[in-house]
Amino acid sequence: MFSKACEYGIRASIFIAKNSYEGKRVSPKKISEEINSPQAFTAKILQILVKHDIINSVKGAYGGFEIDKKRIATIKLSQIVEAIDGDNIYKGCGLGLKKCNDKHPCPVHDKFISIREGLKTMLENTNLEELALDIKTGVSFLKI
Amino acid sequence: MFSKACEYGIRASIFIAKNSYEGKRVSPKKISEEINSPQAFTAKILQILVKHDIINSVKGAYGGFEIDKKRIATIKLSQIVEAIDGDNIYKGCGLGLKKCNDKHPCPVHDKFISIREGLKTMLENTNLEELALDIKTGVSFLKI
DNA sequence: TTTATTTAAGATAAATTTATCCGAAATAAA
DNA sequence: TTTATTTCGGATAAATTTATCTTAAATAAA
Repeated sequence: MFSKACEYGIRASIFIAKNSYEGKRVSPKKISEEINSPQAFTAKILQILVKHDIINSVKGAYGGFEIDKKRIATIKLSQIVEAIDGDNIYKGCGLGLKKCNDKHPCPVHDKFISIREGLKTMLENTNLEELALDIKTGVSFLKI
Repeated sequence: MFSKACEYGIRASIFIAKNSYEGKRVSPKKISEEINSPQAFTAKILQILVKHDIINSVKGAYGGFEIDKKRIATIKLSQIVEAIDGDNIYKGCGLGLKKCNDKHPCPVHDKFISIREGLKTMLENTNLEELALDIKTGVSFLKI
């Protein structure tokens, strides 16, 4: 479904959001430990998220990654997915045709529409706040 | 969603099914031309499908690939996907956790269930016959 | 049996994704 | 200003996926 990079990116964003609520900045080292991901690779993905203005980085001593508390509830999963994996998951053809639309559909075009829409709607209606809250209350988990 | 190999595999299977209805065997060359895929790579995928008893191969002169007419309506997309990409698309965690279930869910576990189920149901309820028929009647396309 | 044709199989290569490493740049605190 | 800390950026490497090539094996027809 998503690339490894995107999976790490989502998990990292949730972890950063959770810590930002607690007023804490976190390092790539801490993040990769808590979401069980390769540290250097995760750091690269964090850079992508910073460039897309999804998370914020503070260099130097006592620095780290954070998200402005007020923005956490406004960040949708769809933004993270698009930043890392692009929009192919929404727009790409299920069977890989370059040109696939209602006028020139692949054999599963119609059947994929509802699934694609379901995924799109879910990603656009899920924000970091609710996900971070579930981590905080121990309802869901970011590793193992 | 699916790997390139799986996309080619599905498109190839539909093309073979269509030709089998017309009593024609087809070569990897013809298949790759008609579904617009790399020939040698497509041939590899055809071998996987043969091993999984989804399509049939006939060696030697006048040989090629075919599917027994009576079986075309019984072959589900899910069989092709599982043969090539495995069951990760059904069973794997949306965020890549090794252990993700109702007792120990990832943050999007619940939200993914319906999407996953929708995909599973669609793949299990779509057979090669209907897809091949749409190609035959020019309703859908296998390339470009 | 011989020949032409066709799929099977294994080795290899290219491209992409995933992952690591190291020095530069920035920054807060001493 | 100096120092310790931390992210940033580029180069490199490993792993996986995608793709190609060549030879072997099988088979139908002459």
